[in-house]
Amino acid sequence: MRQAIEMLFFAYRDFTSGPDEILREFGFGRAHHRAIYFIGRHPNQTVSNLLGILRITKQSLNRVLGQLVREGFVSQSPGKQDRRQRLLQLTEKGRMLEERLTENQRQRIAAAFSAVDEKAVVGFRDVLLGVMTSNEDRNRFE
Amino acid sequence: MRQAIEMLFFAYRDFTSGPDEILREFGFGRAHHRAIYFIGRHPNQTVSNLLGILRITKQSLNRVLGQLVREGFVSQSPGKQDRRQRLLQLTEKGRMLEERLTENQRQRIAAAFSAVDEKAVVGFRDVLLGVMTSNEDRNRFE
DNA sequence: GCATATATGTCAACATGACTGACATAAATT
DNA sequence: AATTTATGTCAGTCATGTTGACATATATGC
Repeated sequence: MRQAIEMLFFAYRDFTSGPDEILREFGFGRAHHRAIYFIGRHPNQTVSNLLGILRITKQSLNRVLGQLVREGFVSQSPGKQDRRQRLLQLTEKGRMLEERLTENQRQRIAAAFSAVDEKAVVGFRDVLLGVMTSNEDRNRFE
Repeated sequence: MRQAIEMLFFAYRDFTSGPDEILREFGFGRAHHRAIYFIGRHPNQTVSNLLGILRITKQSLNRVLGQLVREGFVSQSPGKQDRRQRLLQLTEKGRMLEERLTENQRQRIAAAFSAVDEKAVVGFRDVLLGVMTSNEDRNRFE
């Protein structure tokens, strides 16, 4: 059991180290990564929705989101039904950065998956689902 | 592949949330947790060794370590062969906190493991090992 | 149409935990 | 005796989280 606890620590640390290096080129941090990632993953989502995914305060998000918008990685457009909303999209520049970051992690995961069998991959997935607290989060994977 | 990336994010966030709450009672943060955990895991290790596990600077470690020593959670004793070393141990108070923190994570992992079969647990473990960058870290699990 | 609620943004202050760089001390090693 | 090593410390900076208060535009309910 302790092994599992430690493995999560070591694996997560390495899992984020590659993107961290790339982000430093742009003066960005891990918070920018998460925003870029989930905007790319769910284009045209609302700010509220992104806040719900990240579970941080709007003040925290706004700092990084503001930077990303000002520097041209993210664009905003008013919602069609509700014009208070500012739907979020990646710009071409943003998509390029997102692709670099995700590709780094994708390759790390791909390497790990290719060293094990199909059962192991499913097991990995199932255990991580069990570690999550909320069904809301688990339901994202269906 | 993207699912795996996201699952690591959600699972790790929830995995650390329980301890974070406990730590707040003491005015401590995640850095204190890691120090306490690895001191409990490897009693009488040197400061250098702990720095190697955590991969942070000695200045960063010293802030939390200093607090933990001053507040009586960690004690230090000079190395027997090399008296420059200050070997680290948890005090009784430190062990109690460590136990609370680890128990929280242990239960979370136990619940996740109990919902899957043995193959899944092994798969989880093998994939996480593959995600780690260094053999040095992988070798901790043997 | 007016009152209220909602989506979003902003200002300010603060805490945590990383970093770099420079310097200090004691003990071990050459 | 000189140098290296283990550890600690001071000082400054940065990223990212927090709380609390307030602002603006739009939607919604009566």
